[in-house]
Amino acid sequence: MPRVKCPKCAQFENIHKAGIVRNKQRYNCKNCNYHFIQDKKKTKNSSEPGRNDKQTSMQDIAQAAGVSIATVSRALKNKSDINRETSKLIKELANSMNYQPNILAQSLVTRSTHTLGVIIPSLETTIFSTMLSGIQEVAATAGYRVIICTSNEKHEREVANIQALMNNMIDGLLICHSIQTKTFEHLRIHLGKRIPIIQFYRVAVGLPISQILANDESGAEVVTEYLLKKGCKKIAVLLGPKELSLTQNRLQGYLNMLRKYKIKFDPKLLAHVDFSQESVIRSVNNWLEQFPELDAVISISDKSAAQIITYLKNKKIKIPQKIRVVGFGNEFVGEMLAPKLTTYDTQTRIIGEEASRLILEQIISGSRDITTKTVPGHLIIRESA
Amino acid sequence: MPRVKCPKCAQFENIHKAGIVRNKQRYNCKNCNYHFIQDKKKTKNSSEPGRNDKQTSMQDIAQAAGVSIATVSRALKNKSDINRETSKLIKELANSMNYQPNILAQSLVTRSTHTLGVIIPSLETTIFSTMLSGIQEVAATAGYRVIICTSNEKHEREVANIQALMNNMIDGLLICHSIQTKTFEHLRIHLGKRIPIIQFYRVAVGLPISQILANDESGAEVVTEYLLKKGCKKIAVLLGPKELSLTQNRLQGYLNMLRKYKIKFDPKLLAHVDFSQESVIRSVNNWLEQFPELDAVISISDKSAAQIITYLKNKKIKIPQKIRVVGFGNEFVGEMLAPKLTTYDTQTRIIGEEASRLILEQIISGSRDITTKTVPGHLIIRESA
DNA sequence: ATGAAAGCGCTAACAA
DNA sequence: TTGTTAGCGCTTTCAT
Repeated sequence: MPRVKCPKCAQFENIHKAGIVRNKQRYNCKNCNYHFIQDKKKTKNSSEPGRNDKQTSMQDIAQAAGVSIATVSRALKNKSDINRETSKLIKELANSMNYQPNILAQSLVTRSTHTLGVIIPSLETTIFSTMLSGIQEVAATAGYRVIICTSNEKHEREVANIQALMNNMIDGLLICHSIQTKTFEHLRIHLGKRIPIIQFYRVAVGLPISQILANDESGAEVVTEYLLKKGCKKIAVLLGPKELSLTQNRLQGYLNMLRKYKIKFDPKLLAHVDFSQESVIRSVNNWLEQFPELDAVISISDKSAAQIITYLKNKKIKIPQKIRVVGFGNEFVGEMLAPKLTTYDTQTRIIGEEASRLILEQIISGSRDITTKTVPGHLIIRESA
Repeated sequence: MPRVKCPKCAQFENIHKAGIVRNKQRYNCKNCNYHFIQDKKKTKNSSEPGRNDKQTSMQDIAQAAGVSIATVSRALKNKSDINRETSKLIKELANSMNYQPNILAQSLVTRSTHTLGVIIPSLETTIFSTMLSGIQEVAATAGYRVIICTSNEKHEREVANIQALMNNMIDGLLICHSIQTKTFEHLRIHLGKRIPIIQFYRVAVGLPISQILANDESGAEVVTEYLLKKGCKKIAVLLGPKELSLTQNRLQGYLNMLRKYKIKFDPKLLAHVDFSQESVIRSVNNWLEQFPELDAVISISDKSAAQIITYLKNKKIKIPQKIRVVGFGNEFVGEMLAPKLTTYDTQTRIIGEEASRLILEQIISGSRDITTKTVPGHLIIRESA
């Protein structure tokens, strides 16, 4: 029982609720048939003075200003239909009371959180943090926050992250798939929804989702042709896992050029690695054993290229005289190596920026057109090739 | 006017609202004094079939199961006071209807978002992305999301980010200050609040905020002593901006060892840089001109150390024979250099992990004890010193 | 074991 | 120009 006492007959029993008026509960005492009201407002700011737990709300400002909450909302939102005086007073009050809007409440009503979600395999790989930086920069400029979740290259974490983010936390999702991810049901179920999704860098083919990509195929073509023109005959290629579209595309570019220059393709010159130093070194070693005449290596990343260069130098193999090495990504490390790394700059940062721009556009315009954009890169010639 | 028609007298005028019953608006027609009800429920799922805009809510499940929303909530939350059958039915229903809870609504009620906010100067600096990775990893394990905002080393962006995050979006804030940040009013105003704040790596001194720090002073001592024992006499130190506690601490460690080994301190051997390659090279050049007998450089980071090594090699200065170089941070690049970089491993990842752990503990336990934790590092001896 | 209802803090449609 | 009210989707008392 709510333990309400009738002010007339002073009874606790048979008191029934009878609607609410102005945030006050009306009661009806069945004993004496008396209707009365009792203020329901909790005693606010009742916590100890030590911790000012309670944020000031519009309610508080309204009370202080002697206006309604709606008026406060209007003032703070700079709506037109409000008295300039009132508005000024309210804003000053809000300021002095150190008012901060509750974004959750705002978002719940407006159905927009001004937050982008990004799912990325790792934060510790240079290209990913560079893309992220591009995403973040564009988003921040547009007044959007970014929630970042890492999948750590695990499929189940990617799935869990998507689930978690798609529950109204974000206005748009940017995703770069984990290596493990080979099925895309977890993405497909979100496709019809209000929240736009864009894939970048590593994408799933065949899904109706917009994509922002590096120019992998033509990048591989440029690199391969460059090496071919330098007279290389045996060009090995270090690739990522077979399933990645990126891997396929680079391979395609490589093959295109072999065909163009009428070089016979030898599948033994391909290696698929998992980005670990160990797998990189193992691949290089295999090549060295099988192909004494090996004269070039195209690496999947600058980091791997750095490992390759270090390894070859240990073996006293001259770079670029005996073997030319080319990387992908134009990471910082390339310039620090000796010899300095020749690399294909995939414009990683731009990829992030473009992805961010595209999703913001979709969020703001409401359009869900499916587009695929390829960010052009270029070869940076240094010393290693 | 709401344009409500009285079903009895078919009039539109003089219809007054008269309370709400079961989500239906009751009206009273003053013309014929007839009370009637009109369903207020919007026609749900009324959007075109192309886009299933509407997420299924508890309301929908309740309707489908023929129970109240409260019961659905109880079932999905695995509360005890619920029939096992009912619970099972509801859960199956929720599953088949592909229900996703609205986190905003949940958070609004429970006042907890299961999200950490992190403010960091940049994503493209190795140590920061490593710390972030540590934070993210611990947070994810505990079921927390991470919102990352970069200040880009700008004070005003740090301030704006803090404001934005502290508006109920997050349960805890981890902050690593921008270089520009020299006043801390923007932090202080949030100190009394419900949301705990922790500083890491770069911290403000004198504020009642918990801190997770690298062992900078003792790290600098270890490095300096190591060089001293190798016989170095002229040890230059590349430091960050003077204001950073980190800078002060490393300097202190350096001075401690000079005193211990009775070496006279020369302030010209210090340089404060802004992390740009240009400022690093300029400092090194200055030293080279002023101190022909220079025999060691302690660098602020491995990245700067890499730049120094590259520069010295260009100048045909032998490392470590003529000049020894030691870095800080144990970044990936150190192992790729020739000679390989000797560096003080500050255990950056652990710093992130510890910060994450501490704030999660404060969030969960509610305690706000102010602690300062220093993460121990160690010297990694390679070839450059 | 279940339902009714209040309310988290806000926006917006509508009424005055 | 301002106030009233409903409601966003959920949790949580209280009453049954």
